[in-house]
Amino acid sequence: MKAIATQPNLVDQVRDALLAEIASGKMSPGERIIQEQVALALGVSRQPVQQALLLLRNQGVLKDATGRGLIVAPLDADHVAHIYEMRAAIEGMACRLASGNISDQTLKQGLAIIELGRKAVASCTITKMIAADIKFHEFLYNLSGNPLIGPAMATHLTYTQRVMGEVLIEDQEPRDIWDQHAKILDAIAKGRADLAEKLAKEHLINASQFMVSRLKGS
Amino acid sequence: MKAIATQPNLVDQVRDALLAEIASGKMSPGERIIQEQVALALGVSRQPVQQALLLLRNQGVLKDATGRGLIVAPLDADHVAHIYEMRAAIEGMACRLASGNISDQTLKQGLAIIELGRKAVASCTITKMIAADIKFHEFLYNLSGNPLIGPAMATHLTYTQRVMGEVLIEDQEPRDIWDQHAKILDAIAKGRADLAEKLAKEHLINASQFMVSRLKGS
DNA sequence: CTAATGAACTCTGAATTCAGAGTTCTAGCA
DNA sequence: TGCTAGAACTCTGAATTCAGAGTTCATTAG
Repeated sequence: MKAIATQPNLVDQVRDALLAEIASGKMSPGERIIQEQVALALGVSRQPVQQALLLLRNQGVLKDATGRGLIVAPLDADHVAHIYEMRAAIEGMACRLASGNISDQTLKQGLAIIELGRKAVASCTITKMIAADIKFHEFLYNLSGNPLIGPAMATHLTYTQRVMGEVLIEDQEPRDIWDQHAKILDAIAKGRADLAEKLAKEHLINASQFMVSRLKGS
Repeated sequence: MKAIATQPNLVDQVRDALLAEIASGKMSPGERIIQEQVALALGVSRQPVQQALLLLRNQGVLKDATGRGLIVAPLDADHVAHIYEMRAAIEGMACRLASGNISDQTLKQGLAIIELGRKAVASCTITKMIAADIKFHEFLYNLSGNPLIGPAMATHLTYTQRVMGEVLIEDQEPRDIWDQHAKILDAIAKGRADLAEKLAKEHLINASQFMVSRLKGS
């Protein structure tokens, strides 16, 4: 037996709440984080808050500010470039691994995500666009069959999410990345490993250049 | 001003102490971890111990054991294969990036590490062999110029360290991996990016097959 | 009016305490 | 002898408390 909605512990809840605040831009880079305020706001004691902050600091979402605790880590163009560099390597590998062993079932899932993304673009809802994008890339991680990829990339996806929020919000005509996504999925479905890897890498290098130029421009 | 030996906080000290115990094999996979025992042994309260355990659990070094807290994560052949898969992708990229922009100074450092490794092999000191190997790969990460690689791989290197300890200890004639390392460094120094990437990937695929076969054999 | 000193306050890291969930052991019954 | 109910114990997650480091503000001397 067992089961029955074993609720996640407070630490996780606090971490998720903070991540949501930060990723959605309600807390801006450089803003100070005070344990007691967070604890008060969420109705818990400082203990789980402290642990959640420790995790977020280790993930690079928060940063030590000597003498004044923690602050929200600033968005740094170089950092973003490095993230995309890693993602290009990892996701290239993921697509290569995924090629060939994809079932009709999962292919449908992928197509559904692409559909979702296109709708989000059509409706100009930034939050949904970001969510769909993240979803597609996590989908690729799963396809690869290597369970380490997801966790390793989680941090970077969170950061990417923040950057996308910051960048897209001042963007009138969002680029349509979903054609690229569709092509990648197609290559995977057809078992063309080399092509899938190449497309994925190109896609991410593209995205990197876009994000970095916007970030430096502002 | 500032400085004057600002000692690391207890959480980090506890984490390092536990990692050392686990990596050196003093704590074997499956062994239970009890907060109070650790706290007592290290002479601190349970609070920093709990936080350190949280970090190690998130890194996959420890594992939840429902109803009985945490245990040391078992060494799993599939897991090892996945780690090397990721390392091949990441280190391949690192070597590609490193190619060309390496100073005489750093080249010397690299050669020194190789020298160190060869001495360790000659003296059959497993601990030193592992340490030198890890050192060489971290050296490659630094060379790449992407500061995210080190942290992202840290977990996996720790795990690799454990596996190497387990595998090499029952090994009479250790393979000499340092020729491979030397060739990789040479390719980097000569700016032959493609070659460096290829060699690095081959090196890791090799290592993976070796480790996995040994692990499954035992 | 400016700079320096010191007191009060704020915030964090760590210890201690508390409550609840789960496990194990024992005693009683079939 | 084997199984079950229940009590005692163990361990964890969370709250509360304590001590110390750092910052800010006010007062005083130059």
